[in-house]
Amino acid sequence: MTETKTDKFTLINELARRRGFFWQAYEIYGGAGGFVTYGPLGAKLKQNIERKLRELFVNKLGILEIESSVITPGKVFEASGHVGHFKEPMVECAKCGKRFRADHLLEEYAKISAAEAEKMSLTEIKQAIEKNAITCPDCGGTFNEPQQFLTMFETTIGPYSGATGYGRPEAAQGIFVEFNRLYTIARERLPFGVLQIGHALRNEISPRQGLIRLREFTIADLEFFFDPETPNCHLLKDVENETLPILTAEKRLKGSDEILNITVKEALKQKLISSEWQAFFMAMAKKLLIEIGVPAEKQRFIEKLPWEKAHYSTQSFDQEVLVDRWGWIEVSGHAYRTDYDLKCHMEASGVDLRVYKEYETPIEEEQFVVKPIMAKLGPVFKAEAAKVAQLLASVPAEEVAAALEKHGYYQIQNYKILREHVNVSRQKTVVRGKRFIPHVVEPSFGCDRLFYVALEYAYHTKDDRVILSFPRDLAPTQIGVYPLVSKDDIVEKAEEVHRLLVNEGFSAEFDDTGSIGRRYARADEAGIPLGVTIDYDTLNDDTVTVRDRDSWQQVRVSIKDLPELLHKYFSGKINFEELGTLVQAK
RNA sequence: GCGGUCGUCGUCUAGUUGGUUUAGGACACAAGCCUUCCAAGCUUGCGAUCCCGGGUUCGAAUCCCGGCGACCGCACCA
Repeated sequence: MTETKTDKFTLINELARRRGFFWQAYEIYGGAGGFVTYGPLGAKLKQNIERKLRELFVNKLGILEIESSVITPGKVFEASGHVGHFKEPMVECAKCGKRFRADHLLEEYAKISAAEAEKMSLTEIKQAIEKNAITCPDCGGTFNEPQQFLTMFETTIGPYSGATGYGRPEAAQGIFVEFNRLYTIARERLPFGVLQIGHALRNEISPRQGLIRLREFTIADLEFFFDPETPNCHLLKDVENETLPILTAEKRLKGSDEILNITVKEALKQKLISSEWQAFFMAMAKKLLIEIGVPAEKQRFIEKLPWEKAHYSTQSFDQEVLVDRWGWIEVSGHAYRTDYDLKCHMEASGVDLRVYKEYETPIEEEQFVVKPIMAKLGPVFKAEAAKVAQLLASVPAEEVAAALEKHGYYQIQNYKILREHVNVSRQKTVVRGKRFIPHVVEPSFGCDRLFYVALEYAYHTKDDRVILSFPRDLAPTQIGVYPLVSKDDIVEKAEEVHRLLVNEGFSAEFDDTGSIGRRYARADEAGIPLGVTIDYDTLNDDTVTVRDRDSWQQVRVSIKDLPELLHKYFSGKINFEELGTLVQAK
């Protein structure tokens, strides 16, 4: 019991409930696993974290932010491969009711490899189970029909349509499906990036670990599009000397967990990271976490093993942070998605999602041109002649020309095209450019996890008092305003100062209850960086004391200088000591 | 989903071999007094049908069953 008491996860959950950062949702109905409610302080903190993401990516890097819907037509996730990959085949024992992963059973008892089992349909699974006479490992009973457990939330769009919709398990697809419009808005230039911060849903089999694994959570997906032929990151020089703590897949396969502290430049040179942009965003992610309060040595990037990677990724790193209860937990994922997603949507929708690139110098090409002679095709194919002509146009002319040359005919579907049916000529054309599908690197942050690590790393105790030492731009409340004692003119003056600060745009709270020490303690626990105290001297010379949450030091400053100094303080331009003259403790 | 442990005021908890328990305390919170800088003190107040439902019993927070939820382990985490 005492051991769990000292556990930070327990302490933070307790504090979070008490002070209103977050708690389990639907408590009055017994609670629902995997859903949380962020309280007043938590909602503010979460907004501040999301604001930091926007500052870093949208304001500084010019990345476009969009907001798309959570409910997504089934077709989208069928095309993206999620419907196929986001489920697990399960079988249930008819006798004892135990459930098993069907692919695991096949692997163990029928020696069918995981890769093979993955591809099998439910009927194939059923046949394989029967053929190999697999029975329940626990009681020997036979299995019911295999079923898929889909970890996406499924719904019906509209009352009668029967059209399947899914709650998005990631925000990325909302970006890919809008690619054409976004590319136009980005003035048809690569590279460019699109960010989306929003809710995502995953029907986890067993959500655990509080904020770490939720069924409804906030994800920040950034899709960065670039030309694979010019994959260089023009911003690399800003970060190339930053160190990244990397645990490579190669090391992991050898059973090592040795972290390689390597500069961005060197990691690229040694080809540990396959894309410059990916390396760039990993460096940005490290910086973000430092700004959230997680020191560099408590972070690492772990490369995913081939079978751990998502279906769309060629190389993936998880950014992990060390936490008290569970060790390393993932806070962001960095995947090189190549052209996978756009290609899938292009094939499924039939809409061209390629971009056009002009060559520096146009290329002159001699091309075969195959032109159907309708006067010949008509009599042969009758009503289907037009269709045949269309089919011909859809295949490469070189292929047709070569086949006619070699065999004297060209077979397309059921139609046999003879030499006399077409005119084959060589034409000189000037090719000014080409169409291609951009490649994508994706940094993806779990905002609830960022929130949790921000809380855990802010959590400190001093003289048995809890202090949440948030970075000053993350604190839910910026300033507490306190009359030293509850005497009328002091309270009145304090209210005046409070109004002044609120009108200046600060989030400031007023508190005149209990002793001053109690109010300071309460403010420390809510992570309020500064306390402004109005005392008897204030009534004489219009100065107040400002108290620092972390050092408990105080400076004295004139009220008229306060707004400007505080603005400088919260934008990080000056430190606490520069706010005024230090007051010696009595 | 499985196995283990558990579920009492806002928070932490006492009580759990069934019976003076109208469920006790601490902290927090509110009002008042006091108070010239770090959870001081005093007074008063607010606050739990003991997670929900059913059962056993003269009697259930306490025993039994089911559900929900939490934590740990397994599995899962694309």
